[in-house]
Amino acid sequence: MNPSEYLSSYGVSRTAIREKLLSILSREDQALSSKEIEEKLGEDIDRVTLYRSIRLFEDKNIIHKIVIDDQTIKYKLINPKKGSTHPHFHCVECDKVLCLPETPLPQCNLPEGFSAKTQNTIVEGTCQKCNH
Amino acid sequence: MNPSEYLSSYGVSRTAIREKLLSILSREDQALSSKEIEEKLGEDIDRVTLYRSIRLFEDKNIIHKIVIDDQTIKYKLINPKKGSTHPHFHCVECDKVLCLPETPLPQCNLPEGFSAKTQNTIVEGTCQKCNH
DNA sequence: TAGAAAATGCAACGATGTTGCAAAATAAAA
DNA sequence: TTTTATTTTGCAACATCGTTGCATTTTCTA
Repeated sequence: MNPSEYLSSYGVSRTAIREKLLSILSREDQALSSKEIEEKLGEDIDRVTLYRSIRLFEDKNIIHKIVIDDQTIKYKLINPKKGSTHPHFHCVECDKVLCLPETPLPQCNLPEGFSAKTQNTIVEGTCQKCNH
Repeated sequence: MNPSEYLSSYGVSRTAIREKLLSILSREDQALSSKEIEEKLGEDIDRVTLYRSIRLFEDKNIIHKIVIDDQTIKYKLINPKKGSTHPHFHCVECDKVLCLPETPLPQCNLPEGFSAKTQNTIVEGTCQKCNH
């Protein structure tokens, strides 16, 4: 499916910036920060518009936000077949953030009276490449 | 153990602000944001000093930082007997953040070549009180 | 293709946290 | 205890990240 069709299938109108953003994200297997996206977009892009586009993509479930810590927030295109309810891996060496879609979310036992809706799991460690 | 002894046992010198901070945190079973701490400290405290004290406590392993999302970062006194390697619970109704020290951290299966050092798990849901 | 609706880009703002530095408080030594 | 050295504090200024208001431009719809 081409970018325009992809966007309209999510109810998002086609604009130059949104197609560029989609294109950048779809080329990556790793999650990107807004700063990294900004750098890939180059000079000719307004920061405000980028933030608005990212938020729109989030709201429309085109991407999901992965919060590693207060300094590290990354975005990843959602694979419609796999969703976004899986753990994420953060390499402390190269700072890559990857989805672990094949790993089921481990279950936690909650105290009496508590109920869980979603769960967020970040595994911190070193990736294949950084382990040589 | 009194506050002064507690601080010096962690190699932190005793000052008025640090004792107040320790006192506030030790009264809470829930984790507090820097804003919430600021409010409890009252008028007579400099923001900069508070941030520096929080960072110092983190560095000395007196407290740990729990990152829920980019807007919600909370701090909790570390119970030396229980450490800080357990899941956390975030109530989406009342916004409380609690430790789940009795719940072991669930294990994730990583792809070949990856190795895990630590893991961060936040369970999002509703707490006992908010479930009536 | 014309008009309505939505998106963009700019300037200004806001929240959160940091740095440099002089004054004050604490700890160590005499 | 008093003196001296080291830390900590509080202020002003700054940095980063993200948001809002609004006029202009672009996209969508009929």
